[in-house]
Amino acid sequence: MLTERQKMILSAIVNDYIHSAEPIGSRSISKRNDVGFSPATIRNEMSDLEEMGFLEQPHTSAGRIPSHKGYRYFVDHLINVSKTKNQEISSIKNFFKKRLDRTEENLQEVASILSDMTQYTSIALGPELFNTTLKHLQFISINDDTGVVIIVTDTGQVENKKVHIPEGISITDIEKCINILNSRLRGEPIISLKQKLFNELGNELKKYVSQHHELMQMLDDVFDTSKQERIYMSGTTNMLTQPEFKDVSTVKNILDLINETQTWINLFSNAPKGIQVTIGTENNAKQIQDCSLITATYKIEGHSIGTIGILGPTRMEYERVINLLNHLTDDLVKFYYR
Amino acid sequence: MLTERQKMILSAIVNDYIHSAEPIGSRSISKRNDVGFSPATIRNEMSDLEEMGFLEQPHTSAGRIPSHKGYRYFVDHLINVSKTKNQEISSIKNFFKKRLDRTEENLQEVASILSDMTQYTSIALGPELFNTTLKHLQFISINDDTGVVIIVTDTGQVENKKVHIPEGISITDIEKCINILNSRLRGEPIISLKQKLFNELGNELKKYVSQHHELMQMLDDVFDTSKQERIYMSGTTNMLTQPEFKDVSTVKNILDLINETQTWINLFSNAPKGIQVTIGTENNAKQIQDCSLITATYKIEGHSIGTIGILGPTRMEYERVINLLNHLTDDLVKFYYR
DNA sequence: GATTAGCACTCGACTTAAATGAGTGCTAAC
DNA sequence: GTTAGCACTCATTTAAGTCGAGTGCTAATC
Repeated sequence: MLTERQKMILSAIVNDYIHSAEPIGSRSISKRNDVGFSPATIRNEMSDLEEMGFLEQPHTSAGRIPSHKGYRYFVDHLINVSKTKNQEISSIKNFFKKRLDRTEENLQEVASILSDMTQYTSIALGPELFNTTLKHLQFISINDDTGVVIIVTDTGQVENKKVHIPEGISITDIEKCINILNSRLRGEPIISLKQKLFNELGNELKKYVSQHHELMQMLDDVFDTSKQERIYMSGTTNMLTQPEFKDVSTVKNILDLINETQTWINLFSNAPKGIQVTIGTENNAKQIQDCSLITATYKIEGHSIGTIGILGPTRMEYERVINLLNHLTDDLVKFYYR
Repeated sequence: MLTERQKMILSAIVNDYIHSAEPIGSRSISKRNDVGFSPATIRNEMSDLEEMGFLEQPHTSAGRIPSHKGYRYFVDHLINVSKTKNQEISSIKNFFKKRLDRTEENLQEVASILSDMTQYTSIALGPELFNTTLKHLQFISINDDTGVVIIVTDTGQVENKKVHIPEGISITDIEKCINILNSRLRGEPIISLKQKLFNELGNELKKYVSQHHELMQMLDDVFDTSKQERIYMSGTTNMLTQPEFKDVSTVKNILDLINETQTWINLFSNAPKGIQVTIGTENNAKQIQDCSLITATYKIEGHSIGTIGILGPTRMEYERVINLLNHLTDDLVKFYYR
């Protein structure tokens, strides 16, 4: 357990370091208005904090920087939740006033705003198909052997897939089948369409199409939801402005990871409801073990429908970002739910 | 006009510099198997080439590097078109054998392949709506005041837009109107839908809907094609591996430009049919005046339907990239046209 | 006249050494 | 318990010195 003074000193070091990215010395802490102790006293406390693992010294005779454990303590105990500046709140509110029409562009905008405000990298994972149901299914033929199957969900998401019509199946047959599926599958969760198709509806379709196998294969492909996740990113290059990432090859590793969609699907799939902070080596991916990731899920009626993430250096403005995400997910829910 | 020997030397310098990124000295040129002259002779020629503006010297006592003019001459006169390695051709062919189903993912794949093969940044601009016509138009209601309008083109592209149904208009009214538009506008170029709507069909819709003004406003929004361009990028971080971009702040400027969709719409809008090479300061955008951009348009029946670009340092493997793009656009056309 | 060998000269890149200064740890005094 | 004082540490900066790749010019050679 830390004394009040130790907490104060740890907090001061974290806050200073977050902005300066330079090791913090005892003298600069001592000079702060709210600190009434001499550098020597601070040094003693810093030494204790280091022994406890909250601080690190890059080398003898340098100041101290927070360790991952130090950041963790800071985030868990020293942060003032809901201290967002009015200005920032109103800039979020303004954004939602725009009432953009396309869900997709909307999330892209959310990501942009976040990366602009924070100067970190932001990632938004679209509302998951996971919790949506089928609203409408339709086939539209393009030419003799090609068509498009369109899937509309109850949240208004539209997925489409180009299909090649197998030889021997006529366009009207396909249309008939898709129409049947449309009426039978409406209201079903998107995620279970495939199962439903094979278990219950496969035989029924046999009546209408001779080349049953080919048709099912085509539909199998259409209902494959695994690749439908959509990821929106913004501020990926902001990493480059952080002094800790001035080494080009390090930053390339990070950027490559960031640009990989699968990364975010993996990282976000474990995100618990609400806000989570993952600091440094707490991250599974090696490339971002010098980074921290703050994720926030937004949900409607208890169903998580998407995730937003902010990736920055471990030296991150935790307090500000957490509060920002708190407000944003709040409004995002209102927006979708309206 | 350059002598044969000067051409040979310029070509050798460009080729060497492309791979080494270091100024090329007279001795290393002289040592090449195909060169039978001493360093002193090469030096004299190099001096002449510099005077003519084809070469530059970073500083006295350094070797020479090609100037933009030198690259331009190289690209215009010294390149052997259609010298692609068999291996590369077959890797392109293999890709197209996969016959991916979604046009969008397809182009993303093309971009990935290109950036993997070249280690530069590649950008693909999707088939432009510009040259497509309307295949199908549909309205699907999501709830009382929201719906989705789906636009399908003759190339199988699907665009969708979430709309808010204005107060006082019923869902059946909207459906009726969209159905009318569907039958009337089918076959029309996407780009002229808006004009057609306002000039010819507006009055007709008046018969069915009392709140004509609100409806038209909604449709105006739906048919706004200006924001529908889709850009696929790959290998954006490859820039970071190029020695000329080791300076983080320079590369950030470039990456920021690259990540801006509008950049590519602008750059590609001027791209002439076929392959075009833009070297260094020939680029309008300041941020990439140390880069070269090679664009290739692919077309069907004379209609340009998309553009592919490769962005790299001015020290770029022009010959290889040009040939690669030649083969690729060729196959891309066959693929779409099949 | 074209080519080449020889040589002095240039200049960035690298190496080494010294100076600087921010910051610590420890001890003794308050 | 707190603080002043002081010796010590060590990354960073600065300056000087060395190295070597490469040039330009001149005179000799083909």
